[in-house]
Amino acid sequence: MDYAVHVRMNDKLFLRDPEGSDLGRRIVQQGILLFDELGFEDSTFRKLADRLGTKEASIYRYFENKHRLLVYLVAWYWQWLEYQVVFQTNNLTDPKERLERVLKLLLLRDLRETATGDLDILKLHAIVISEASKAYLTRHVTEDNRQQLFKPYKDLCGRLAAMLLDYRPNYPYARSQASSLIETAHFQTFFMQNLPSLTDFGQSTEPDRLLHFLRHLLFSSLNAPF
Amino acid sequence: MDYAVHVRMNDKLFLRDPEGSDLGRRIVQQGILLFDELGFEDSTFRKLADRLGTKEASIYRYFENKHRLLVYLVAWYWQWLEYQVVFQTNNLTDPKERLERVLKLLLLRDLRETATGDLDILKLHAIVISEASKAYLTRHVTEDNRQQLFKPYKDLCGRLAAMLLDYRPNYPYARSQASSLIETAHFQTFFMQNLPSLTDFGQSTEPDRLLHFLRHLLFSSLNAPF
DNA sequence: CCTAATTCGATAGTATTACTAACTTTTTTG
DNA sequence: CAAAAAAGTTAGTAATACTATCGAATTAGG
Repeated sequence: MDYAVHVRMNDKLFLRDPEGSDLGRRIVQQGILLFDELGFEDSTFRKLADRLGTKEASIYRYFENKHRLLVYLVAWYWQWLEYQVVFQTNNLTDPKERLERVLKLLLLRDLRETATGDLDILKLHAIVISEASKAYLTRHVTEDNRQQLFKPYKDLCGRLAAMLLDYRPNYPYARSQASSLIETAHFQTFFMQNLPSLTDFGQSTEPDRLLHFLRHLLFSSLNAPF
Repeated sequence: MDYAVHVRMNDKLFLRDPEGSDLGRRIVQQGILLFDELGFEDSTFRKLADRLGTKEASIYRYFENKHRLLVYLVAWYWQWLEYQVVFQTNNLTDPKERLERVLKLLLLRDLRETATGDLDILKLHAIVISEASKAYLTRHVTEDNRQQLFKPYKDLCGRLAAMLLDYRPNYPYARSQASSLIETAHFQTFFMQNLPSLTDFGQSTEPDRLLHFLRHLLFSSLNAPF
């Protein structure tokens, strides 16, 4: 059985649906490779076009600008991740066990074979770690938010918050805890790889110290009196 | 008594010391206003030069580029904040009380009159919240780090980590807790203001819910068994 | 006090980037 | 198969990021 989970995207995220043509799909797929190689700031539509054997203007038919392409990729990732969360916790009844699985998913630990079409999910995860916050840290957040560009992220946080409340009813910081947990998972990974003195996890030591930290952070707050 | 705390900066942070000339000081001071008004991406040295009645090239004499100016401003902020932390916790003997004061400082709550020269510290704080992570989320982090550009941030985290260990000896996540706390304080503030559904703090409600959250997050982890 | 050296800032450029208008080719469909 | 619609290309422009070089001002030494 070889099916790819089709992620249906909000049509405000693009000018022309990249899923609808060969060039469009290659823009997304090669866009991931380019952002991963050069980083967001050094990537340009010119370089992406060269890679695709086409012209900048063709890419502008699909995405208003480079920032919108980033927003699209990040939104795709959140939708994919939410699907994984739903799918992989579906059969679990114990709220604690479900949260444990979510923590591992946030760090992309022991991934099952998941069909993602031709998108490289590991590289996309790397992009999310170092670039995702640039999607909302702009002067036009409010306008972008009005256009629902961040809905996938908010949906994921909402679902996670619901799981926290399931484990601990009346916990008063479910939403903030959910968004903090996701952000903390990402920038601690970044720090670990790039500014290790900001963490307690040298690259050399046991690989899952970060997972232990997140678990401790989450459950000590959930279990504490408030 | 009217003294400004002179923040002595690492000389890798600039090409020519902006503290050493009138134009230099105005670049920093107006740079803060510009970044605050337009945000980092829409700011340019051209616009800053216009504001100063000078030319782009003059600014390039002080800072290699716009990113370096951001790094400078952010570094200045961390050094200022570390000084505040030291100064305001100096007379406190109770480790818990000291941490409480640090939490308030992170959110810039009930600031005493602090001389900061002609720099607008509230606007600089706003810049730190929405732009500081762009200082290190680049392809050249490693090279920048080698040049000690992030030393002020690392020093602050280090000092905070030491305070955590003072409260709870052998706590195994002091550094990660410190960096997470700072980052969480900032992006929860950003979310609260721009994407409130990612938090539990609507703008309307009691203003210090965020402080309560950070306190809960911090102390429940510090007090939990590990 | 005067000249030489050094510092400081301005002028005038260039290459790249981000974006657009208008056109041509391809595909779809009635 | 012709008309319409969609897809992609050509050829630009304005703004941005940056640099080489020149001139003015300040400082330092004699």
